[in-house]
Amino acid sequence: MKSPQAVEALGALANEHRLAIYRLLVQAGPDGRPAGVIAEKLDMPASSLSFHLAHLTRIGLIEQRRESRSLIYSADFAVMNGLIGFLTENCCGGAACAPAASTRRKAS
Amino acid sequence: MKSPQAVEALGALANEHRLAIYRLLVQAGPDGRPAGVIAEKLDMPASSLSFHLAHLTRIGLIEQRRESRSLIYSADFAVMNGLIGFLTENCCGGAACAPAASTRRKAS
DNA sequence: CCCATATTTCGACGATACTGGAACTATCGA
DNA sequence: TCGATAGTTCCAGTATCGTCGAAATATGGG
Repeated sequence: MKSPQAVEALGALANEHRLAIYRLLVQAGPDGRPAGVIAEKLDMPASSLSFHLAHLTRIGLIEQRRESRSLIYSADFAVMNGLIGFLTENCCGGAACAPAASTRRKAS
Repeated sequence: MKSPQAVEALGALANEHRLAIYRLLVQAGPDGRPAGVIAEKLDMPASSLSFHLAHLTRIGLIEQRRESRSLIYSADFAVMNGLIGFLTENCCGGAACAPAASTRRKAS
């Protein structure tokens, strides 16, 4: 990932709501979640949510698919992958930074 | 690192100039660089630079020390460390994301 | 003390982002 | 085709961000 893309990805995640949306979709896995469920879980107006979903989608952090009347959103890890790589390679002091990035993950 | 802090750190880096500043300071290492040198290298007005340096400092990504007439800025890896940890643990799909962060290594 | 250097703070402006109601579009079931 | 459901797009208002010149502050030398 190049610097301008990293700025975009960072910007997309640098918002309370969008980060919450993204985390929710990461937890949801490949199945994703319909917009309505996200709106309910995060308690936000549909139009505001749609704005943030569009933002995340444009940057490539999430993707959209239609399933009957619902639009399902799911995390696409490629950009996050690139972002973490960018930060690790360009913004870390090598030994001073990398070791603590564990791969541990928690379930729901 | 908690979510609100992650949002702040992401926001601090989600800007072309601030990201450039941070990368420059990462390269500079513990010695850091005086504000004037950063301004020259990145070709930006002193007041604009100062604004961004203050932002990065407030978030904790960089730190400031005085050396005679110069204010030296240097990267502090603690927050970046925490941010990468946060992204890896909360925003990654485990196997789908972590492996490609190639420079990651174990503390063993 | 005065001047030069290094940098920050102030202030005002334009640009961009976020919000949420209302109107619109798409899909499905009867 | 009609109505209900799911979601987006539009719009306007507000808030926050970024910029940069000018003024202010801190430091050191003569």
